[in-house]
Amino acid sequence: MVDPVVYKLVRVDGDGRIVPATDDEVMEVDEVLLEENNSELPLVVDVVQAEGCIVKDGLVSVRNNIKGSEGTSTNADVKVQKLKGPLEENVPLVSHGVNDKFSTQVGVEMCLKPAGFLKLSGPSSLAAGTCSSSMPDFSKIKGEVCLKTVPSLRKTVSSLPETVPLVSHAVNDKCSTQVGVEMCLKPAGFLKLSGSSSLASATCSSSMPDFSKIKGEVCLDNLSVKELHETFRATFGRETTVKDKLWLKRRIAMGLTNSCDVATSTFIIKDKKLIRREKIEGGAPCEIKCSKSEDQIDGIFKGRRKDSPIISFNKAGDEQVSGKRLRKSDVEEEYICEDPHTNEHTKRVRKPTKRYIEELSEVDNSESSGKPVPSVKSSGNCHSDLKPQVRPVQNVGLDRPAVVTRQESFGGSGVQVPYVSRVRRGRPRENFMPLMKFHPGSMGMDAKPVTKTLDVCVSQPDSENVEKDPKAKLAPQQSEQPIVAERKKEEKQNTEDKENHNEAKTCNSVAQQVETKNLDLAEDNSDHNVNTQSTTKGEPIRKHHRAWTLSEVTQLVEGVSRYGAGRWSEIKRLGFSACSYRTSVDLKDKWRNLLRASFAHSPAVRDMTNSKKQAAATIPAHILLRVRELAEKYSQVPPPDVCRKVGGGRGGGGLRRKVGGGVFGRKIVSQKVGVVGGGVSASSSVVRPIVNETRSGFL
DNA sequence: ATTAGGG
DNA sequence: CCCTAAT
Repeated sequence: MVDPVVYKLVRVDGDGRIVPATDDEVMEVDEVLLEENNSELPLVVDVVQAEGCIVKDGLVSVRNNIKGSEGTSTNADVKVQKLKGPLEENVPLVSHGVNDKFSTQVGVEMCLKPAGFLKLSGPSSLAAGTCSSSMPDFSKIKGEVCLKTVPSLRKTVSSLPETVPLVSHAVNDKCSTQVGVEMCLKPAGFLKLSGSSSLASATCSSSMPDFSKIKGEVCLDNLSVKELHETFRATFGRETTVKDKLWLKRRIAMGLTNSCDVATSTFIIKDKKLIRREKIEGGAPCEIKCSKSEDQIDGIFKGRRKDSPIISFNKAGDEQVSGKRLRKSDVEEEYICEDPHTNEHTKRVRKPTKRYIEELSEVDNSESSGKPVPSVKSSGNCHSDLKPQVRPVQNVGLDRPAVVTRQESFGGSGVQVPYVSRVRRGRPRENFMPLMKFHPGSMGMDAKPVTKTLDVCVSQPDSENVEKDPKAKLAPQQSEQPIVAERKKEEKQNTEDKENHNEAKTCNSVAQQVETKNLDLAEDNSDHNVNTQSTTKGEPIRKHHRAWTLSEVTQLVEGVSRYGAGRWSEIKRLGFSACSYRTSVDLKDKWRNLLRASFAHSPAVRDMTNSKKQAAATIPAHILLRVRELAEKYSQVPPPDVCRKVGGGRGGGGLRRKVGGGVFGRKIVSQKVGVVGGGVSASSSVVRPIVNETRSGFL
């Protein structure tokens, strides 16, 4: 096996010096890599000296004087797509990847986005000519205009920090004339160093963890930075240049314990064991067996080598001691596993949610207390299942709570997920009060649908557009029928409910609980823009739901086409300012659903779902088509579960449907707002999919 | 505060 | 639609 090469990012400064990349620059490259799925780091050098940006006949071109690493100049003329009429139809002026065209790997990353706008202010002729509409209109830019010569622009640009010439994000919002092109030249350039490059900054991590270097008893606290470096190397098999002692200590400690819970301790290493001593309590040191044995470490390293031979960014800031990053101490940062097979490179790797942790904790607690510790093999495999591997760290005796973690594999990195005390956070569940009210004594697990009374009392007027009775007068201000509600999601965890109840039993007095609940409810009453609709037939009631109208959908699609998928706040601000009930998150969610719908429209999927033309059908085909186009444009992929989710609520749409349990597209309130008393449920427990009553509107 | 994703 | 992690 060949030793992996660790690439470090450096930047070629104007004068040819090689400077270590800053954190931000690293991040940028990171992004670029992700976007382009490009394993090669192009050499991009400073392009600070843009000679000018020329707007001519709708063409924007940028001429840059690029200084190559050899000091020679290369002229790069980058031509960007022509801006065409209605923005919704044009292709975004996003042009990454100009780089590749340069054999010398010298290039400019250029990014013109229709989304943002260059702020033009002042009495410049350019500005004056472009103020009128909210849409870019290059026809008003007559002839050839060199932005460079526009005084106000110069002024604007010169006010920008540092050298970044035309990055206009910061400028946008204050702009009274939102017309223009957002232009973004990223001056940061990077060198890819490979092999035995003579450049000193390229380092090879050939060393392996070697605990033999940790002799005798070592107290991390007493070590100098240099010694800490040694220890670090012995622990991780690689160098670090971080000089922050605390960071080093924590890292080392984490490396040795494979645990993140090292914050408050003092460490002593003795015979490959880490002895942890709490500073404050000062009791006998509690010994933690070095839970991460050498071969385990080795395994991890091997795993990384195998899976991610390409790049290892030391995100944690080995180069910079930038506080922010240093504080990041999670182990996963140490071992970044990039799975080349995954298309998910655009997705964030998420840590498990608290809830997830809690739930697993529950499971683990109940079914395993002391199973043999599984190996950490998973660390090398990104696809290993997420099944938690219990791995108690023996830390007994003394009153100190044991630090118990379990090995998790997230995004391929072996992560220690600490068990958490399962105490409910946040406000109690909404259905708690009614439960307590009706059955203060025994809180049944089985929730029955609560009467409408609750919902009724909960509903309240909101400042803006709240419809009390959507059925009767649906969205007066919209004058449109809502699209089939695509909500299909289950109401929140029953488990949590149970949990709650259990807690309630063991916690405060019932009375107290009730009181609390009441308060909570009161709060709910006042601040929720709840769209409480009670159906005449006692049909499930959905709070916080407001069906999307076609015009809203159209608006959303429009917004996406204009500003791009992802600029939800932008879209919200500019397109949904009147709809206070649509948050940017809602837009995002809706878009996701539209994506599903549109993709489910594709022959393949539709065939697969063999289902009629439900749900998606409610949205006009041309809109779905548009959605698809946009999705493509923004290189969005269909959500993972296209076929499952699309099938609206109507009688047995998609593949979903686990009939037995009554799990239909959407969950019924009965499972959320519980009522007690077994009898009542007879009729109300009849689970049936909620069909959005009012969908006759179009199509 | 925004965004992405899972539920 | 809600929740929460990540940024």
